[in-house]
Amino acid sequence: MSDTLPDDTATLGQVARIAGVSPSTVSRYLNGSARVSDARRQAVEAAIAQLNYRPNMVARSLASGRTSTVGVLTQDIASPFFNEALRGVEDALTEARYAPLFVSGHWDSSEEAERLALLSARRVDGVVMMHGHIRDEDIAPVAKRLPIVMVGRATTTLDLPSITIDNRLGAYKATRHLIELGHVDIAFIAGPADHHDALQRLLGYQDALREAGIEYREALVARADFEEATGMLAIQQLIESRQPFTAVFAANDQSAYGARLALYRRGIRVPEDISLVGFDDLPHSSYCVPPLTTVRQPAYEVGLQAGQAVVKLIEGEDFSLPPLAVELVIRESTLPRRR
Amino acid sequence: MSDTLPDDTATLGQVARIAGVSPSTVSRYLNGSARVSDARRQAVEAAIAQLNYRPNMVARSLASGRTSTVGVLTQDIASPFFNEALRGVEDALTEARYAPLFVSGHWDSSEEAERLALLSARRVDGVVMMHGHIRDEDIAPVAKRLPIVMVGRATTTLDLPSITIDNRLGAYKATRHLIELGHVDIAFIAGPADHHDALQRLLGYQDALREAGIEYREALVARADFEEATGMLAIQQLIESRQPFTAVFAANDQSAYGARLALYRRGIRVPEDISLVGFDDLPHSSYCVPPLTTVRQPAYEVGLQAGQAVVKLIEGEDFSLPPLAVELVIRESTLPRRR
DNA sequence: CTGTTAGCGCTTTCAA
DNA sequence: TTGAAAGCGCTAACAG
Repeated sequence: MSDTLPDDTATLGQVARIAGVSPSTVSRYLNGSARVSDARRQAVEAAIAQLNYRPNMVARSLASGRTSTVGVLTQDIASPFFNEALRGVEDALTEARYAPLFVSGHWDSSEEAERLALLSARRVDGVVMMHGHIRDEDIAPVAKRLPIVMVGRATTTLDLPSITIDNRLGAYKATRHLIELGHVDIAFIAGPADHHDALQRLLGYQDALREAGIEYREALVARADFEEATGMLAIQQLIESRQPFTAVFAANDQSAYGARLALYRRGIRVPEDISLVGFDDLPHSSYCVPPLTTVRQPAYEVGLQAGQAVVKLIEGEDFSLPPLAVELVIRESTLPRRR
Repeated sequence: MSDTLPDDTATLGQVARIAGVSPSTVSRYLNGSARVSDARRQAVEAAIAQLNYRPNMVARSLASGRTSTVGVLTQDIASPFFNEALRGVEDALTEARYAPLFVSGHWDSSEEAERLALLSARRVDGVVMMHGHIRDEDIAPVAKRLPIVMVGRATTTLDLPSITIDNRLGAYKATRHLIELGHVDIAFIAGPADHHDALQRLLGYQDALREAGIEYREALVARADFEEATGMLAIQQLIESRQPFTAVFAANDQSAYGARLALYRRGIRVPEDISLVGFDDLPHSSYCVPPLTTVRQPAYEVGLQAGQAVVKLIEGEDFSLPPLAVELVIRESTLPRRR
């Protein structure tokens, strides 16, 4: 027992030799791809234990043509929004014994295309695209070779499976909530003009106004880009427009945070003076001051579904899912309009 | 020109044949591992373009023994704290043409060990361990085979390179700031007892008190676990202890957020009634209400350095780095003590 | 500078 | 059930 600890660098061939069987048998035992007699199975198990053997995934991939790896193309690996979703993807993949290869496109469509090519060169078995800007033409060649699941965006020319939530309905619910509280002059902090979700949320806002017979006014809409800084700017712009308003619906939580701060700086109280609603229900939103009323989108669930979807597709099963439900979470940033 | 678009599934051998050269020449051209004559280079380039060829990374890895992949073992891929750091790691690796393989250990040392084994089986060229709990014995066999860089924790028995920040000094600065504002009864919301950084921060807090001749009192220390919920609980506990205090230093920003909300709920104003300081300077901290005074730790930089470090180690270079500097960021959650 | 020759460690027919 | 043999697509000596 004086030998050194065996590092896990043994090969399948060595296991076979020690077990006195052929490499194929070891392989079959490992993959369960065929029955192995009890006697040999035990011999193989013993040899594996003795050598502390772990299969080399690279070799396995080359031989089998499968890497058990899924590429996950995201906009920004560090955004609070993508986080929850990524966690869902990771859980789904780990569960199915796949490993996620995360890469970020940094909101740039050509960088995204390049990253996708990289994933393809690494021979991932499938791809999850989170909120991509990449053009359909750049996806097409890859989509021919492997399953791609889109999240938060549908392709127009390609017809790839996608996981979506009902953004429009969510925005409708948020606006509706404000209207029910008696608010009429409801400002909207919009998201990026070219962002699918952002557009849907604007439509939902308009739906609710229309339904309530409230006129839609451009002057009450300010554009932000889903981040805090521009949320602050949006408030400034809204105030400068001199259109009075008693409530603000921000197209995502991050811009709501920015709005909240801008209001605070001007000594405008939330919710006493202005009611504020966000969208996403980021983990932080329950800990804001005051805790933010917002539309909960099941980010983790979205990721989980996406992960499970690619796996299904990779393994030849079929898959489809209706848009995931969203839900209004009423916390402390909204109050009835004061008369 | 009526042929179908070639999908990128061509092999190096095909390129060689079309270019009329040997596979080795193509390989050499691709890797720049030796000079190739102009004539052949052009032929190869033409063939590559024609076939839309991209090297198969899996085959390359098997043949070369290198995967150009670095494993990144983190506690929680979805924590706002790790995010910035992960972004740094990603940037460093991408720059050096490596790809990160992120896996999370979920704060569980045996799960971490398993994940590390998985990375090893996937033959990553190196590993970055972010704030791991994994035991030295579980790291050892892997550390023998490949470079491992530790972040936010040093190994005792293994002597692996690590990237650290001066937590103790940071905590000292934070506490010192409060003392300079005239505060004497300064509560501390500590982090997990077994967390290296948390301990250092407690020490820094004590350093500053001692230096100012202020007695350290257990009753002013409440334990949290670096998350909002327990930060709230900590405030409750502090208040119930009936020890008056006029300032709170929380061992990280997330627990400070929780503290802030707990104070708000009790109608205690920040900073007028109680001054609050955090630690980390998460991206959100500049958008809190009020914006949080905190100790900035260069999370992105930490990640970047860690990424660059593994790459250096992988490529045989040496590496070492002193603890990264931390800096007090004074915002609006602190005020002089009222008399 | 270039081609030939062996593999890298595993999977997968094909026969037995 | 099992083994032999032939690769997966690329790199890396070794000659020339």
